[in-house]
Amino acid sequence: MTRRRPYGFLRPHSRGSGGNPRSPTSLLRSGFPMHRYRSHTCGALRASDIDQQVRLSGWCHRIRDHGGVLFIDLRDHYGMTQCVADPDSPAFKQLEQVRSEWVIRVDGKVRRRPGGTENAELPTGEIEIYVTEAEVLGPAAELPMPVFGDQEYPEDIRLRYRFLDLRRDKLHANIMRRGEVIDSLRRRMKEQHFFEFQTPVLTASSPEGARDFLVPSRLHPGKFYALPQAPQQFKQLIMIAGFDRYFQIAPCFRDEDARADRSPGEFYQLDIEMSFVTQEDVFQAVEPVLRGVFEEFGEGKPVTPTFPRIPYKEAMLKYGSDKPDLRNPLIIADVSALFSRDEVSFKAFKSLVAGGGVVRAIPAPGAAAQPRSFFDKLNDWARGEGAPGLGYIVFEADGSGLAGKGPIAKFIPAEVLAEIAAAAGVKAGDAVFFAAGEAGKAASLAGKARQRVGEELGLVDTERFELCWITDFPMYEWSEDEKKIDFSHNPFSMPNFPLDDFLALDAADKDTILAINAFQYDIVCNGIELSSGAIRNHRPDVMRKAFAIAGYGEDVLEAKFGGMLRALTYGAPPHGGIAPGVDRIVMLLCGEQNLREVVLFPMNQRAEDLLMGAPAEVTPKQLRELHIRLNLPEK
RNA sequence: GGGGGUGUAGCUCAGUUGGUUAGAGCGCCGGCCUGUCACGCCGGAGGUCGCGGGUUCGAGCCCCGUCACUCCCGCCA
Repeated sequence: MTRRRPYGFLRPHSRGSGGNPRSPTSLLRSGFPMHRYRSHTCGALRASDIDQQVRLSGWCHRIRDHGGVLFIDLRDHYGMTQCVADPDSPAFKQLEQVRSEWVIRVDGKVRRRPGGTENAELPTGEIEIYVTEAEVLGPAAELPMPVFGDQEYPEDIRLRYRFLDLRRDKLHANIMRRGEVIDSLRRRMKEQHFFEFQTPVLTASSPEGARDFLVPSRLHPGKFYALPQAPQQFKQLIMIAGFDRYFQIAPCFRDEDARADRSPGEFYQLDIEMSFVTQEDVFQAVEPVLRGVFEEFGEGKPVTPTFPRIPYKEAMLKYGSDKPDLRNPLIIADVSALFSRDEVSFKAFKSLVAGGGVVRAIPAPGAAAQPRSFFDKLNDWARGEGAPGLGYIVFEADGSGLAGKGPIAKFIPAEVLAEIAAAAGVKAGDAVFFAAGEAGKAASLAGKARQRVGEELGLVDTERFELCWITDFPMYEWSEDEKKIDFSHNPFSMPNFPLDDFLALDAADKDTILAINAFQYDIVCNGIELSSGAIRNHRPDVMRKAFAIAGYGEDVLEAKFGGMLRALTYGAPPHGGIAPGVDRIVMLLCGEQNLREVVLFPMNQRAEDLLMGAPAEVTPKQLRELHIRLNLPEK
């Protein structure tokens, strides 16, 4: 069994001891009286300090009482020092009463540990403090969860006692790393002459996008502020105001349901905007910043040297997702045409293709060696995803050619089998799964199957960061709900289309409109969407047209985005930007699966803060002042 | 709003086909212990088996409902 490496969070701070201004090692000043609480931190003392009279304060991490000799591992932010007392010490009786997580102050002399009892795991492991005086600064009640060790605890207890959880090694280290990542992001942005701005937190509700958090106005009965979903309009206004290069570690608020990689309520973005730029300029500015932090904090894991640029359509075809995990080597192939051949008699796919559907092939290298249950399990999974199933063919060597096995292979002649294998890039000993249906659904199912097959077959190298750009997102999409053309992303994005032609478009020209791309792009890392950005639409005439195409009249535009539109009419520079998600970057760099592991005081999945007790009822007086009467749902 | 998973001591978990008094490890309390660092040894306290209802001679276990946590779908310009 490998022993846990203790107190990893101390390491960055014990580097170059004394040189790091955030890591005070000695608070002892010759000629001055002893400090009230400590002369050194718990990570400071070394063999060179032997025989010094010192004072330490900290938490009792582990206590080992041998009756005649008592050890206390005293812990603070900087490290841990073994304190020892025996019956000869005047502090012995008092220290015997001390319990886990009590905060105490000890005085004593630094001494070398007896030969053979040094602890190589601790930077302070050569020495110990022989305690001659002690003071209890903060006793602790019995703990709902211990601080030492790395046992897992239920989420609600961890959140209710977040201050204890934050004392623990892993979380403490994650939060420190988060701060260091943010420092690094700031430094990298400033080196590129970006300037940090603050934008309002109380602002106006934005009609599109996510649900807003609302704040009632006392001075204006019946009116509400909204917390910004992102400083989108403000950063554009900053460009229009002539400031040229903006960034901000910006809090964003969206009242939407949580996911493991999506905090409920609030999160942070590295919000960026630049003037007089093309899409290429944004890429050149942002890519080195992200690559830089991944290299700096990625603990040596390889980072994509140049982010590949994958058009949205290609990503949907080859990876079945607009956030592909490129650590997975599998590439999806379109085999629709092969199934419409006369000699193929597999009716289920044939009729699908005839009806405008598609068939996508997911390669499964080496899967022929898998037991039948491997295929059944994937089939069951696909049914769980709402698909009719996941057809497959297993390829085996047959003389110089290939033979197909599996439920659907007999409907497909050998020469078509060979073409399927070639399209999917598989050989004897491999298999191919099929996702079939309407193009969008088949692509999405194929994407999920690609991910599953890759994981099941152990093809995903988790020890690397694979980043890419996804470009050329469609400007519009067909809304099946409303039976109309609607924006598919940010309505402020510039269409990638000759502007004169765009202005001349007829709203009825559906096919042309749906084929228009926007200057809209994402950054994806290991299958997680890290950023979204765009070149903005800075032309009021193009903006009016863009909204008109989506069925929004001038009155709507004026009412919802009047300020923005007005700003564009008084000399707006071409501009664009992007907004990488800080929490997700830190999550990836800490190797965590959940955002709560990298946020100091997160809310639970139901958007409650169990420590502070939010949300909470307010007093009738507060409601009266806000002109609010509750209309609660019936139980 | 919907679907899946989980719920047994402070914590992590076991609990056989429905059958006597529900167990273990850690933690806590007491005792012993002079070189530990996940100290060790002995003893002890601690349980509304999430909650409510049902089936049964008998329910931690089966059924229905409900609550909590979590993951996912919807949602997330």
